[in-house]
Amino acid sequence: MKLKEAQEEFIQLWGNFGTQWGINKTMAQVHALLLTSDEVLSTDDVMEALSISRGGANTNLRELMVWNLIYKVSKPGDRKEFFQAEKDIWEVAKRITRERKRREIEPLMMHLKRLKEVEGNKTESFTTLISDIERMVGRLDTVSETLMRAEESAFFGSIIRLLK
Amino acid sequence: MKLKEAQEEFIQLWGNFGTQWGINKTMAQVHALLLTSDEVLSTDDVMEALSISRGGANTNLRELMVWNLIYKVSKPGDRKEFFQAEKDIWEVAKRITRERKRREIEPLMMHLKRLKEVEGNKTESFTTLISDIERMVGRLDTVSETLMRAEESAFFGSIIRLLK
DNA sequence: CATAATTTTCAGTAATTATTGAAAATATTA
DNA sequence: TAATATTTTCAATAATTACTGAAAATTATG
Repeated sequence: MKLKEAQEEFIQLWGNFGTQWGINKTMAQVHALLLTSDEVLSTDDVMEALSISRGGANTNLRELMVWNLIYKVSKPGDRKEFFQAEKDIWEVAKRITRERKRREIEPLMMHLKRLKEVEGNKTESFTTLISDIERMVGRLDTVSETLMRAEESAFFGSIIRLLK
Repeated sequence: MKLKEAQEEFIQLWGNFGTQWGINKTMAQVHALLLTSDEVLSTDDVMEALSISRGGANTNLRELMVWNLIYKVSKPGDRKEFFQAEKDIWEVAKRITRERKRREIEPLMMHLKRLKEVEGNKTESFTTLISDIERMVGRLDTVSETLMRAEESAFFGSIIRLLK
């Protein structure tokens, strides 16, 4: 397989994978494009490479910056802005985890807490369910945090080994 | 808060949460309804409770059975089929994990493996990236497996404690 | 086996979500 | 500051995804 082919296939693959996990397909593709590009890319480069509109390119690039997955870079002697992806895939995973936690997990936990305030004494099974869900979500959160931190540092290698 | 209110709020909450994780909203709501119902429910009960059509109720109930999250139950002296949810939330998490692995993670891993077969010698950074992604996905997979197994059994309590 | 009850399917439609492209806003240069 | 390049916004539109409801298929009953 040629490199170009492989890159294009990866972009499609990552886009489809994103879709299945509630991430906008184009955003995932833009991310994949930048991840697999050795050079920094301008908005026009992204438009051209993915055949998308200026508006789409701009919106998705800015959203990726909110997620801290890409950065703006300027080239001396060029007015345009260029973009570069964070290439350390563990850092990428950590930032996606962090952002989803902030946007989804935390609000979910708040809601669940409220739902336990149910009147009456016939409600045990309901509150137990909600508590169990709370515990599960909380634990998944803890685990992903721990994994990310552990991967980051060789000191925690032993924990990783435990999980194999 | 009254129990009925809380249940309805939970159904909405779970539906919205599902949407953000690439799970069909109605399917998540049907699941939430059954999770929070003490009695088994018929297709008509589901239609009524969620104000959805017969087709929608049927489709989503059957999909939930494919995921092994609900079961058919029959009542003696009644032609209708009734449905009941797996209530153990860890079992639920395990089955969702298993199904997503089968449907998404495994095909993704296959694709990534193929993508590493790139010609030429200028491609090191690309193949490194793909390998890193492979490793990451594989590890997240391992961790979730381990977590589920550990939760299942008190014998593994010490591993859980390590992750706190 | 005919009838009735129930479940399933799926073409058509509705609802949701994403994209375009051009105008407005902003930034840069001379 | 005017002219120009670049970025951003967002109403209109397109694409995708989900839902309805009635007909067809299946299953149970007498």
